[in-house]
Amino acid sequence: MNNNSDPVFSYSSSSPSSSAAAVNSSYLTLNMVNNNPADYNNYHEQMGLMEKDLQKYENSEEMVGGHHVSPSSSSLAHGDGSQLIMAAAAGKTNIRKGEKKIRKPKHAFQTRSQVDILDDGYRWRKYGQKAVKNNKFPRNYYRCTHQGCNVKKQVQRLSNDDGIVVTTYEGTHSHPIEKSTDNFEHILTQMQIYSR
DNA sequence: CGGTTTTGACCGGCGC
DNA sequence: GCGCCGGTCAAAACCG
Repeated sequence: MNNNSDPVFSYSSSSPSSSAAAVNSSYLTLNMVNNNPADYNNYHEQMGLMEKDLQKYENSEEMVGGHHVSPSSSSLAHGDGSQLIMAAAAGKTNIRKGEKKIRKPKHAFQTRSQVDILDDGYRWRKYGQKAVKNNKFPRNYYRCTHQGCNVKKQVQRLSNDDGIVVTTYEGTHSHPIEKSTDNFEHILTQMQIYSR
């Protein structure tokens, strides 16, 4: 089977100018609705965190599992999208980025779904899978296949409640969605079905 | 055949 | 300095 994509993200604080962006927003809203809006209120925005802090934060899955609250934790750290970084060179060359403290914005939210094959219209390529501590389910790492698009995402589900899928997005898509809204609606239906 | 998944190795950061 | 840990690479397998 193919797990190509997942729920969409789009945390664009800027107003959507393209229709694609609009779709994104809608989708996000969808997710919110699908989850508990109340939960979404817990959405945190942390500014000025260091990378490691981000990791810690992101790592606090137990927090999510423990308190059934704080579903989506977001670490917004003065994003500048300066993650040009690697990608450029396919080789394992040691590229000095110069910046040591790069903070990348991460946006996490959880979705109640039995399938992690939710399609958000973007093309993803899986590049890794790691076992998560205190969790029987592995964490999957995906990257947007669009050239020049460095958006990454992780998907993992809670060992407690395997009905919950936590997705963490990192980066911004600088290109429109490839697939038609047709598909989008299809997914919409899917999510609605599963959320019942 | 080309793109994607799989999967173990590898790497850098951090704590001890 | 060493080992753990989260994240990534990359080669081979896999699939439509």
